[in-house]
Amino acid sequence: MIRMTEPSKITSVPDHQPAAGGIAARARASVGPKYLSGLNPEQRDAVETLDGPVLVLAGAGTGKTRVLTTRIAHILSQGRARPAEILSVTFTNKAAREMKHRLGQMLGHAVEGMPWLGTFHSIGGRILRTHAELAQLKSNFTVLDTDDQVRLLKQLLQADNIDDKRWPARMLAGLIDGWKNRGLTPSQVPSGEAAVFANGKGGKLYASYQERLKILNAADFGDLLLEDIRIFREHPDILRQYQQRFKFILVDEYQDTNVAQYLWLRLLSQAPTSPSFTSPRVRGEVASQSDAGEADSPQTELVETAPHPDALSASEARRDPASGAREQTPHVKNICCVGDDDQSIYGWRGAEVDNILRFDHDFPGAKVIRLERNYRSTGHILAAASHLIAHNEGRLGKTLRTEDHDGEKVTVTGSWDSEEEARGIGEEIEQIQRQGEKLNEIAILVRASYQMREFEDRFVTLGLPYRVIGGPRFYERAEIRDALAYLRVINSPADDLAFERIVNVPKRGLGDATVQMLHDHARKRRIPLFEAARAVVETDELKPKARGSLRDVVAQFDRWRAQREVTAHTDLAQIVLDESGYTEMWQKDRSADAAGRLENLKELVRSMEEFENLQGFLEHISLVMDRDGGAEEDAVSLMTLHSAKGLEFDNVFLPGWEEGLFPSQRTLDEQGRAGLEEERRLGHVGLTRARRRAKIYFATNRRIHGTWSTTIPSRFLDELPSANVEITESKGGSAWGGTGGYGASRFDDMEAFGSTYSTPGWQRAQANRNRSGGRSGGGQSGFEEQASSFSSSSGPDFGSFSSRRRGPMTIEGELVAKSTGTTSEFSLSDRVFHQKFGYGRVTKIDGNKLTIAFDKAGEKKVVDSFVQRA
DNA sequence: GCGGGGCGGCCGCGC
DNA sequence: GCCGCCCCGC
Repeated sequence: MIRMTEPSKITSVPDHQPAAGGIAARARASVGPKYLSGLNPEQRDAVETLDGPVLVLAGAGTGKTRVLTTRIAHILSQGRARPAEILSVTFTNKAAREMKHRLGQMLGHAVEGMPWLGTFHSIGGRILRTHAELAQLKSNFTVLDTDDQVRLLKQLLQADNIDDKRWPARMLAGLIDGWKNRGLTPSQVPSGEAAVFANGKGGKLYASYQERLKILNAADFGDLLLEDIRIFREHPDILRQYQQRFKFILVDEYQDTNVAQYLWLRLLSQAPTSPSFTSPRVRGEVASQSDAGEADSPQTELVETAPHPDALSASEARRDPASGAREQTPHVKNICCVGDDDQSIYGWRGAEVDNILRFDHDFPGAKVIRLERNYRSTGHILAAASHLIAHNEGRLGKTLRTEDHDGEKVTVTGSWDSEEEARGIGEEIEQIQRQGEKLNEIAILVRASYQMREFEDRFVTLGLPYRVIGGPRFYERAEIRDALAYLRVINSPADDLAFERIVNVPKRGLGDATVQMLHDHARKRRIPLFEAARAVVETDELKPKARGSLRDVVAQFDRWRAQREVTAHTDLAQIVLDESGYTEMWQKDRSADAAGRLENLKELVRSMEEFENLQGFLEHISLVMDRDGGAEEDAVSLMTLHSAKGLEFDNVFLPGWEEGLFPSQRTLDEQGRAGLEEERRLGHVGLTRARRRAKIYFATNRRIHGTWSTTIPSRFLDELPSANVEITESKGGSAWGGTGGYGASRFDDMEAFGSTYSTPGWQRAQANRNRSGGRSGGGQSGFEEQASSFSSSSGPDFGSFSSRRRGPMTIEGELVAKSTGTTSEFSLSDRVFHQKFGYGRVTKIDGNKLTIAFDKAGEKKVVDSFVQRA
């Protein structure tokens, strides 16, 4: 546990550029510069404590980003460092952009001068490019994403005759990622762990994967940090150079750091004047002899072969190399980490909550500052969130408080099934909208992405604008990856993965057989696939058709490479996309998303303008391209709890609080108590996104992977403080038909719901309850019947639709009113196109409401403004 | 070599 | 329920 420690004394001001003495002096006074004036005492402390390690425990909504940016502004205005001497790392591009933006506002000008503000990976990659040759790479190396990684591993598995059904490449990719997250190179992976894959071949495969990466002149995301760490350890002179450069280090979301990131930070945060720290984490004594400046490789051998007979747990992997340094005097320089252990939700991808829990052990003399004053949520919401998270044991403990009024209580609403849940939420949203609130201030946060479908369907029917946050990121889309692959082959002929990806896209009659042949050829001669292709077209090994096709491809690339010298890179990209037939391929495609893909390609070409040349663009694309920002129009946001971190909304809807879904059964199975605590933190994150209204839902029946099952309310519901929570009835007509299984819950109390209901669904629920288990069987069919009556296309059913519910009359009335006033411009059996569902035919018209039989998506009700004539 | 249909598997998703 | 993969027929 971290205890509060005395602030470290301000030692010596680093001897660089002369500060404006006046400003510095003024800062000492209690008034201070203007940018400090709006801060509360704790925030101000976090900003002004510049020397020594500082951990800022910043609860949700306590002004974390503000502290970080103000701290940078403070460092700059105090003349303690120049912009290029501040290392400031975040996890996401979004967070980095946000900081740049706010800093720009604060300083009143753009922040070109903050070259080391970025994500761990972009900065790690930048360092690696500078010293690429020390990692057997060229500085123009390609950054592979997960997809490339898996394809490469698949090839390795095939080469080794390993059945990739039994031992999927994806699994191996996960293992390797995990090892890299823990800072382990192939030789450092504990043999017990390496053996779990493919009967002991895991470690060897990791090693040969690394070799292949070097040949392809490529690095994966993990390498961007791991290779840095290796270079730092093997070349103390290089490390020292960075230590001297970075006078201040700032880290955002410290609770999400993994072991590799921790090691990377530790190395950089050692004071440069203390050579014994240059390689402290190289296991102990061996390293300390190395600092005389004589390098390096001999002792790294020793270092890397540290024998660990058994599985090294993640925390051991971290603690062990760290321990040497911990014993020593803290010549750690000015590092400030900001985080919230209660918002650590990325354990599954290698984050070590332990990093933040042990901060003061890792950085002796650390000052810990807690930000507990919340500026976001009302009293009831904050109380509910705090109460929930208090059930976790492994936490540093913070008490969030607000001076805001209590506001509305958090509501908990049970529904009969997930469709009713979606209907109810839809209605509440329309009600909120009628009160004049913006849809932009409404979010639905789900645990699993499959929950989104029902909301989307519902919103489409209602004509309620929504946007899905998350989903595949921009550069992960197939069309973007294809386009990039073309550019990668132009830029780096050795990039076999890229070549293989597009050699037959669009279709050119170069299938598996041809590619296999090229592979054989390339391996024999130890040349890249592209060069193999060039050689093969000169022989008659291929059938004439394939041979001609391949010759064309090679010639095209030669031409493009020549053009590269004389053509702007954006023009070149356009030329490549057009001449390769790639654009045409999508133009001919009639599927619903083809238009969007063409739009994405345009956007890709546009985005290239920001970069000087093709090389610069490719270096950054996989590290800095975000999903497209999306339109600014007013719309409800739909996203997972994970992607909601860092966002806030006036109104937050939290559906699906059921055992198995939330907390997720799989997390509980795989990670036990730690998993449960992480799920609970996820709940805490969800609740604290809300400013004024937080509404929780659970359904008794839910369709998961296509089959209905009965569920019980989440244990988290019982952990909410009753004083701050109101149990309400579902607007959609509600029933709770489960018969326990999760012990005594106040949500087992039937009186809380349903007593006023007489809907068929409710009656069925009653019947169901009296049956043992209440699981599927008769209940299921009854409930399908109910469900189908809602989505049925027969008859003008909006009237009956609403009459069976309590609240919705007005809503339907409004829709009907709207529809009688306007005659639809569509006619029966018109061919139409819908952004989401693709092409279809109108089968029924009811005012502005159309029923459309979609070619792929089946029959749907849609408001006519959402479709266009095909 | 290509495209269609059948079958198994499926949380979260940063860089 | 949907997607991705594999096998098969053309």
